[in-house]
Parts: sequence; structure tokens; C-alpha cells
Amino acid sequence: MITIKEIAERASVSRTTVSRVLNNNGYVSEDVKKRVLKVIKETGYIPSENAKSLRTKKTKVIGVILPKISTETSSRLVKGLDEVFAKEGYQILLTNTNLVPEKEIEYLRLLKSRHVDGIILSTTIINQPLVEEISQLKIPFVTVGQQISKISNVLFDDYQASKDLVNLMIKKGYKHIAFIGVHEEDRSVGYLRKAGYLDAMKEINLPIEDCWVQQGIFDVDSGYHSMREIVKNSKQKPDAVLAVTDRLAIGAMQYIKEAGLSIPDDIAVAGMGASELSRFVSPSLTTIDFSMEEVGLEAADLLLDQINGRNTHEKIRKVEYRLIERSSI
Amino acid sequence: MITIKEIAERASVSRTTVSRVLNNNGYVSEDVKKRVLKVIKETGYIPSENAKSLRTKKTKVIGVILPKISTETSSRLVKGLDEVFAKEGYQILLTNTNLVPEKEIEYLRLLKSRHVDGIILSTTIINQPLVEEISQLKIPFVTVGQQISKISNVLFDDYQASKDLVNLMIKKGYKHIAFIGVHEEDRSVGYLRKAGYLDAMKEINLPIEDCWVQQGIFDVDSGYHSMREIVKNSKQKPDAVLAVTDRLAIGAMQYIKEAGLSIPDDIAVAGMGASELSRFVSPSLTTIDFSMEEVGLEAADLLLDQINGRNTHEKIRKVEYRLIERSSI
DNA sequence: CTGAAAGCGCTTACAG
DNA sequence: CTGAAAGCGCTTACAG
Repeated sequence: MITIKEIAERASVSRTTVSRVLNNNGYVSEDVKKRVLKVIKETGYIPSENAKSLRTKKTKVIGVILPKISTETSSRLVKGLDEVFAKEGYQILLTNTNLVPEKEIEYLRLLKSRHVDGIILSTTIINQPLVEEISQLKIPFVTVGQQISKISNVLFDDYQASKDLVNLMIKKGYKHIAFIGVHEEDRSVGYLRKAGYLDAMKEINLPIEDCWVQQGIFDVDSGYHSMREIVKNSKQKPDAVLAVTDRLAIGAMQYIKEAGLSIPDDIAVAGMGASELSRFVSPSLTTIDFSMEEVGLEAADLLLDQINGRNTHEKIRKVEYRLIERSSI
Repeated sequence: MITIKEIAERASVSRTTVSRVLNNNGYVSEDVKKRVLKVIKETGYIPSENAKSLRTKKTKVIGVILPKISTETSSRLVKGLDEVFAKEGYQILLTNTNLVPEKEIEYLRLLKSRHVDGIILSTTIINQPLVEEISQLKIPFVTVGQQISKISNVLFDDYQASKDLVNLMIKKGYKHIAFIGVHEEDRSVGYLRKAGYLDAMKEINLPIEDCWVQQGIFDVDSGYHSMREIVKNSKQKPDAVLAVTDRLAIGAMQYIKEAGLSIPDDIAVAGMGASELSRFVSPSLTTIDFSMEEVGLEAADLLLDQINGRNTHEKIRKVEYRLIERSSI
């Protein structure tokens, strides 16, 4: 591989001078500059970022830790991140925990060993060891989607979003509203969205049958099975159901249709997430658009602020959501 | 930051020795080893990959160039890649050209400057400057989805897949088959899939009206408009349509439904790609499952072969596809 | 079994 | 305006 040393020799200057024209700083006469540039061009020399990083302590890479790599949520998030980072000359180093909690700590260390300039963490479950690892990391850091105190977060108001959906149903005249959630360990999607549902119902004294409240996992089948439980076991059949993700909602829709019931006449359905599916499924699904892409934008912004040492007091940034009303209600 | 030097001092050994226990090679007495390990643990020392790379010339990172970051195709590809690379201790550095051709060359150079151990390129359009840049790169390299001669490729048989779909339609009794493609600059999706359609029709002398063959871009709207052109302008109305992507097909379905026609009774529809949408759209869409995830697996395998200097003669690996027959035909 | 020294490819005070 | 030298944090022959 061709190095700065060889360029220096060919152009009959010192490595210092070559470095100066490379980085366009320090004085260097037009003459010499031209000579060096010519040699660089001829040789196709590309400086080693690695060597550079070792000296400058900047790598221009951002580590991103994802819970799942191939979901709409993740890919939209990464799109948002990439949009601002690419513009600033940063690349993204991707790691994927596949929902294995220990991997988060492993990757945190790995990213540290690679001297990334900053880290974005998207996670579903916060645990103590993770929080401790983060706090002693000393690298610019932003979490996304889940709140960790004392650390910069980009969040949605999951509680209110869920409440909004229930209130919409209530306004439309639905009274027997069932709920398909996920494990409450996931504070944002599991706990807060459920709390929003529960509170909205409580506020106007709508009763809830036990079996109306189901807990699934993040896939379509799970929505299907949860809906079956609800329909089979309830005394008072619900006339509406809120699912905390679109895929759960779509699974629920499948069951409802299979059971010979109509949406929304017999049972109205709402999901959350504004997945592409929600638009094209039939009937089209009422949902909440959380705009993960914007979360990516904001998170990148916050991280850049930290990296550049400005505005480091800001800890929480909330991203607006949008209720999309479609034919399933 | 804490370095190997400090560990050496604290453990009263040389840096050489610390390095040896870190990498678990060379002789080092149990005693000394324990002492060093203890200090490492106490201090939370994490060696700098950067410094290491500079010496060893290996970075354990793989550069991935994507044409679009937030598509199902990309995210499935990355999932496949990550699955094998993570296992071997490689991380993925992601770059996104957003379909801007010059960015490919820019990122190729950038990845070189970062001394990635290998590069995976997913691209839609091959041009001469790109091919030249690649050939002088001297880094293990694999392309995905498009064939570049003399370079390792992981491919589908786009031509045959398209033909299979047309033949299925013919077998089902459809005779007036229209086609929605994309620009032929994209050799795999644009040119080859069109050629498959054309040849299948020609082989049994099925006539094709000019306006049956439309060219769109990669989105739903474009499928909608193309279908409208077909229906409005054709003398003999087609009884089936093949679109080269699922989103084009779904756009076509939208138009067909809006026009008050039924699928598949009036017009049958097929797409390609086996997107999630294709399963849940109604009627469910007949399509080709190209398994991008498997492409990722195979591409990673091929690249690893190159990196490890084995099996470097293999240039092309074809991934099987699967025809998924559903209710739209 | 252990260590001193050179070197990976850069940048950056410092001196001139 | 230009260069010699030190140093970033590691690894690796080489010597003992």
C-alpha cells in the first residue's frame, strides 16, 4: 500500500508538508502544493483513516446498536441517522443484538474499543447492568425509544398516543374496547401504552373484562392468537380492539375476518406504528405514525451536539406523533 | 484513556507481555498471566482496535454499500450479512448511496481509506467508471444482485423467474398478459425480467400490444399509473399483468380495484420480491420469493473465502428463488 | 518465559 | 513557508 512517506519522497518534500496539503491547513506555497497534489493524483493515494484516527482521536464513525436489524422500525431509524451523519462525514457502524440483552453490553465495549465518536442505542428492555455500563462509558451517547435517566433520549409519548387512540374509539361510540399489548418489561411499548389504554378507559368509567387485555409478542401470529382469546373467552364481546403494534393489529384483523365478523362494523381495530402494511391491508388500518425517521434525525442531532461539545444539557427530546385515521375504525 | 502501557506498569511487566496475554499467544507464565488479567479487570481496560489494526492490517470491519437504506430488500440483505459476519467477529460499516451513482465510487474510496477487510456492493446500475474503480481496488469484494464480470457475484436468475411467472399465467389460461417493468439500465430487474416476459410470450406466439408493456419506477404509485395506461390505451384488454416488483403490482391492483374490475377474474396480477405486503394485501399476491437474506448469507460466505484466501476462483453463486402462488392469479 | 526496540501511517508542536 | 522528531497504542521479530 502506498503511504504518505512515498508521496513525500516522490514530491521531494517532507511528510509534514504532504500532511498539510492533505488537510489543507498550515502554510504551504502554491508551487509545492501543486507538486504534491499531482503526485497524489498520479498514484491514487488514499490516506489511512486508521493511522489518522490514532493520532487525532477522532474516527468519524458512529456506532449504532439495534435490537433487530431487519424491521421497519430499525431501517427507518437508520435512514434518519444516516441522513444527518453522512452529511457531516460520519459513517455508521452497525451492530445487532437480536434481542439478546448481554449483546448490548458486549457491543458497547466493542464500539468503545473501536473508538467510535458516538453511540446510538435502540433497545427494548433497560436493565441495571446496561445502565451502569453506559454511565461509565464516557462516549457521546443517545438512546432512542426508551427513557434512561441522566442520559440523552429521543422519545415518543407512548402513553398519550395510546390514550388518543382509545379516546378516538370512545368518541366514535365504541364502549367495549379490548387491548393487545406486549410484555411490560418493554417500558415504552409494553408498559406505557397499556397504561394509556387503562387510564383512558378508567377516566370515563368504561369497564374492562380481564380477558380483554392480552399480552402478545411482536408478530402477526401473536395478534391472531390474542384476538382469538379475546373473542372466545369474553362474556361481553368487545366492539373494538387496540393493539400496540400494527403487526399485532393485523393478526387480530385476520382472526376477526376468519371468524366471519366484519371490520369495523362488528369489531373496530387500531394499531400503532404506521407500518407500510397498515396502508395496504384491508380495511386500511387506523394507527399512530411515530416517524422513526425523525427520531433518527433528532438523535443524530443530539449526538452531534454532544460530540461538538455544545448544548450538552439537553437530555430529552420528544418527537411528535400523528394519528392516522383510516377505515378500520 | 487507559492504554497498554499503563497496564504494563501496574502489573510490573512489559507491554510485550501484556500484549501476549491479551492475544493469548506466545509463552507467558501462569503467574504473570494472572497478575496481568487482574489489572485488566480492575481497570476495565479495553485495547484499541485502531492501534491494533494499524499494526496488523486487519480491521475486522466489512464495508457495505447500499443503494437505499430503508427498503425491505436492503434490510433483509443486511440481516443475512450480519448473521455470518457477526459470528466471525466482523462488524458492518454501512454506507448508503441513495441511488446517486457517483456516491458509489466515493464510498468505495472511503471504505478503502478505512481499511475495511472486505466490501459488499449492492447496486442497481453498473457503469464503466464503477467497474474500473472496483478492479483497481485490491480489497476482497462481492457484488450482489447485479452481474459484473470478473468479480464475485451473488445473483438470482431474474430472467427465468420472470418467465416462470408468465408460464404460470399461461398454464392458467391467461393469454393477454401485460407487463410493468423498470428502466433497462437496471440489468437484473429492468432488462432481464423484461426479457423473460418477452421470451415466454414469444415461445407460444402470444401477441403483445405495445401499450401492454409499461415502464415505471420503484414505487406503488408508478404501478398504479402504469396499469391505468395499460387499461386505457389497449384495444384488447389484458387479462393478466406481471409487475417486476411487488410494489408495482400492488399499485396495479389499486387501479384495477378502483376501475371496478375484479382480481383475478378480470385481471390477474403477479409481482416479484415476496415483500411482506404481498402476503397481506387483498387478494394476496402471487410473487417470487428471492430470499435476499440468503443472498446476504452467500455473499458473506464468498467474501470470507476471499479474505481467508481460499476458494478464490469461484465467481458466481446463484441463489434459488421460489414461486409463491396466491389468490391474485 | 520475558523485554527492548522498531514500526504500522499518520499529525502536530516546535524550530528555523 | 518547510522539515525533523516525537508520539498515538498497539504487535512482532529478535535477543537473551
